[in-house]
Amino acid sequence: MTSYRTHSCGELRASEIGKTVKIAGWIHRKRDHGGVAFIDLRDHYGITQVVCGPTNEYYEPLTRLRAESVVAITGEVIAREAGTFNADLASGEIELRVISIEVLSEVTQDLPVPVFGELEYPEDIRLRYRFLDLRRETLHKNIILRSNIISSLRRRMNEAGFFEFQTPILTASSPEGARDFLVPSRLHPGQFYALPQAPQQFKQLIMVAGFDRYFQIAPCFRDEDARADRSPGEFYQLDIEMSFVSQDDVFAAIEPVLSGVFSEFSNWQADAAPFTRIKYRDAMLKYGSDKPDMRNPLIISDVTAIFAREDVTFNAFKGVIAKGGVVRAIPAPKSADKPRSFFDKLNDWARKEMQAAGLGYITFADGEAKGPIAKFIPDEAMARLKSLAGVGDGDSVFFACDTEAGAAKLAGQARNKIGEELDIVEKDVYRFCWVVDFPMFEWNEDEKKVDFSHNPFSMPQGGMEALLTKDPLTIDAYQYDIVCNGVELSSGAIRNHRPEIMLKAFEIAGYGAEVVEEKFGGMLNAFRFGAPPHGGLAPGVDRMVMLIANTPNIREVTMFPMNQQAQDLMMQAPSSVNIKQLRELSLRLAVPEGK
RNA sequence: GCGGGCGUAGCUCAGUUGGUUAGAGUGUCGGCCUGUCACGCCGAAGGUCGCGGGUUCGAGCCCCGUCGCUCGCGCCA
Repeated sequence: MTSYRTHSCGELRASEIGKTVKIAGWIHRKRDHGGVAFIDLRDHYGITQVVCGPTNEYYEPLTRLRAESVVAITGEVIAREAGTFNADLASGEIELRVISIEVLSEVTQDLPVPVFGELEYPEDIRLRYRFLDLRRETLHKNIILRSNIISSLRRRMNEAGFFEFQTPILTASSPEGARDFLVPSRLHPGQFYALPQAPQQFKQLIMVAGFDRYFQIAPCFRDEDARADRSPGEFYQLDIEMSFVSQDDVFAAIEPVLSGVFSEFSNWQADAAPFTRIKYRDAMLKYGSDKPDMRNPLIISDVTAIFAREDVTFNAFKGVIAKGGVVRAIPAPKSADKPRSFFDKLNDWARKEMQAAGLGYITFADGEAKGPIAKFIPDEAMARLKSLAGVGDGDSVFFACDTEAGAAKLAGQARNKIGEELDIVEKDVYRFCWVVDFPMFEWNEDEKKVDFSHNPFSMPQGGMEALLTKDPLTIDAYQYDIVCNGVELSSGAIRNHRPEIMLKAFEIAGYGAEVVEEKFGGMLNAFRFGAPPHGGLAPGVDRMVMLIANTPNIREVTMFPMNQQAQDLMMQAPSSVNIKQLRELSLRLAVPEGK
């Protein structure tokens, strides 16, 4: 109870009938019948109907107020007449008869975004007037959901023995990874801080410092272009690191947290621990992606050997195979009776959106193989193909033929597309999987050199011996991703805590010891004074909330998002600064003409 | 940086093959209305058809350019 209210707008029930109470909130909707007026008063907690008769001295001022004006209303809780209950409102059995009103904030202009009704609105207007948009039910609920999810994550991590620590926001630029946001230093002219892309080195140093188990709802900053599921600039990770652990220990620690939080906040069924594990190379072959959607039952297979046979004469594929390409088969169960347009549509999609040569196919019906390329494959080879691809009578099969990477990508996207078209993707479930054994290095075709394929701080499997004796491109890392419904939630790794192994790994990627010492000297040095083996991961909080709220757009789960051009339309960021501010920072602008 | 989609009243949208004065719903304003809960009824105001250029007797519609928003590609260890 405060001087503004005795109850919230979601609180009053039949048990309060007869009492005089005071509520405060926004005018959600007015229904003025001339003789009697109804006002729906809304606050965070709910809506209560206020009723005012024509003889009441507040009738005129109350009905004159526009929607979204803020008022406090003192009144008597009265029972609604039988038959006038509103089952959609928690307070629908009662209403408040006005005794007096107090206008706290009056709206005098047209509303740029109406709160009532949740009409679709242009996003730039919603962003400019985000405070109004946030009053609307769906967005309001999403933000509360996000808050509750974060509370639950904190509770679960605390209960599992993790400590939450803050790490610096102003830190040093790091050479690898995404583009940094830079902050000019006043005290050190010409030098810059960078906002952290992730607290990667700090969390490893926390392990070196002996705190054993760390987590943080960590803000991360990367100056890269936006996507529907990626805010420009900033996002949050559930950042986790643990000491004296192997990969399995990390999985065992995080699985119940993810499974638990998804189960807690969604009616969908979430996989329980332990989650499926898939080797990176198998994921690329069987699902055509390093973030496979396990709700989709389709499995891709390699059928290069079939099309390479001498008795198979489909030369379009043979030519690609001769140049080192592969053929991948995507089954389409029970689709043989689909109209020609089903197959044409997928082929058009492959050509247009995937910029592929096409998506060949064969259908199997009544013991016969049909389709544009069926006639190039004799019976015995066809039987072998059907068994490899896992298709039979009544099914069809699509083919992606390209370089290994190109075919995997096309087949993976086709798998998604075909799964959707045939409506065989599981609904209302969260399917988690770990993708493990990522390669430590990869071949950089542009620069003709070996590169780190992911995180250079990951421990190579086999340790120093592997680095010394194996072809670098065959070495796997203790590097893993957690994927949910085809969405990559997080990367993680068992870290390389041995300076000599790290220097060797960097040497293979073409970086001399002096470069490593210069760029990562702080951490490298720390590892020379006793570092525990450690590892962790960092699932994206925004992505988790999106999955649980079941929205494809990250701005629907972000309180104050920027638009795709990385502008905050409400706060007008970014903005120009004055010359004095620039001078203090020893900066002079060199904006290209026309910008 | 590149490609797709969209842009008509404050908002959501319709607008036929290029043809008279660009429409509807909603919101706003005015009037009526004592049981609504998307209240109802009557009336009014509200338009640089994103912007610029072109084709044409005539352009919301066709063409070129440009801007804005959005989705994707590149990018995101």
